[in-house]
Amino acid sequence: MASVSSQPQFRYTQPPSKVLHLRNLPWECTEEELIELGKPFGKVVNTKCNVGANRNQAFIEFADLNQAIAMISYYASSSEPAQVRGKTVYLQYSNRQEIVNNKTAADVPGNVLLVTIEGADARLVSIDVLHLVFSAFGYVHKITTFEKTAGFQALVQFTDAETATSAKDALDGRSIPSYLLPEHMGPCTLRITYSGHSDLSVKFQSHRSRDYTNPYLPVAPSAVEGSGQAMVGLDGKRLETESNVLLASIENMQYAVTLDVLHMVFSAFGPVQKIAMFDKNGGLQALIQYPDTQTAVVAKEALEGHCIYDGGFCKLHISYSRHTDLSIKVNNDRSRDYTIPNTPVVNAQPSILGQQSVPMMGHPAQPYNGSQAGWGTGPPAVGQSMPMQMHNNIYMPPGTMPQQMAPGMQFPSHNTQQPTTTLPTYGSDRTQ
DNA sequence: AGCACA
Repeated sequence: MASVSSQPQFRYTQPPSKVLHLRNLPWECTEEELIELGKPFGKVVNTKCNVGANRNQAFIEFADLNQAIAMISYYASSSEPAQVRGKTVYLQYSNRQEIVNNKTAADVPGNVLLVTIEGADARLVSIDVLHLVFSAFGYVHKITTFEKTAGFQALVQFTDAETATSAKDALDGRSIPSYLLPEHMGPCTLRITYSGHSDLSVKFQSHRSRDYTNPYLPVAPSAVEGSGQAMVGLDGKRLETESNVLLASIENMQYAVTLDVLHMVFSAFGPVQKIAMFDKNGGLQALIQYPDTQTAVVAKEALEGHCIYDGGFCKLHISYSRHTDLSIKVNNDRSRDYTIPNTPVVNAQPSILGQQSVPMMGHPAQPYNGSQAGWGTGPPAVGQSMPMQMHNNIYMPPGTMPQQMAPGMQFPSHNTQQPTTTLPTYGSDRTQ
């Protein structure tokens, strides 16, 4: 623990680097200003501004080390210091060799904005008001709204990233003008980032979503609440639109349903590309993405209304999502992109399950004995596609494990005797 | 005026 001064925080002479560290910059210095400053000396390939506690430091990365040296040398002997907006800035070689921009989707400009509406009455903001507000900056193609733990949010789709950026720059941090809101409402502040989406999928005009490019889109029945719920018209005909992405909500969730459980359950019908779990209305929901709609249809028909665990626990309700391609930003215990191999898993497995009387924690407490089948018996035939933690992550309701199966759990190579199950057998076509 | 942080 005694690495006090082996790497001093700074020295008077830094070894050269094509990255320069700038300090004493004016407040909210822009990337453009940094590029202007460095351009006379070479090609600026990357910048990072608003660095440090005071956000008055920055980095400039040149294409070539000699260009960085040229800039340092010039100002070392210049009578005029380097300046931004008339303010002297101090330059030195950075102690790093390249700029790492940890940009997330929220930072990458795109044509769709993710808008969080803050305020006690945020959810009372109508989609029409949002449309009005954002239309000031250009043609708004589509808007979807939804509620998450982050609060009331909307996705607003413009034609291009430039238009979206102008709206974002003008509106981020601002409040919706009070004259657009009902009198009794408090202030509603907009927090805006870019979304990873480029084209929103709006299947119906409703109080939650609009497609302004298609006025003839059917209007959803007023009963529609939430996204992707199955809908039935007056004639009893299904109005839901099929999708390769399923929305599963779990009712009566007496026992934990993990990402791995869902992956196993839904993999019985075909390769699962992505899963995203989230809390909604006090319950757990998950989006499950297949490569094609047909697979999703089969999975939905098979699983709808069935329980993951016997006794009516963890009953699945499945509908088609409006999504066609989930945007998984990070692999963790609630979301995963199975199409990207070897992606590091963040915060892989929480161990809070141990708080409930879980018989299967750690290692399977009950080895497979030929007359029982269950989650705890280790990865079955599907093993190589399953996360490694599978066998010590899944658990069964106490006392019910030996009798239960989840859908997709009936692997021919694994069981000779099938216990009764709440679900039919689906795995005949799986060959993994 | 002094090295980025999810």
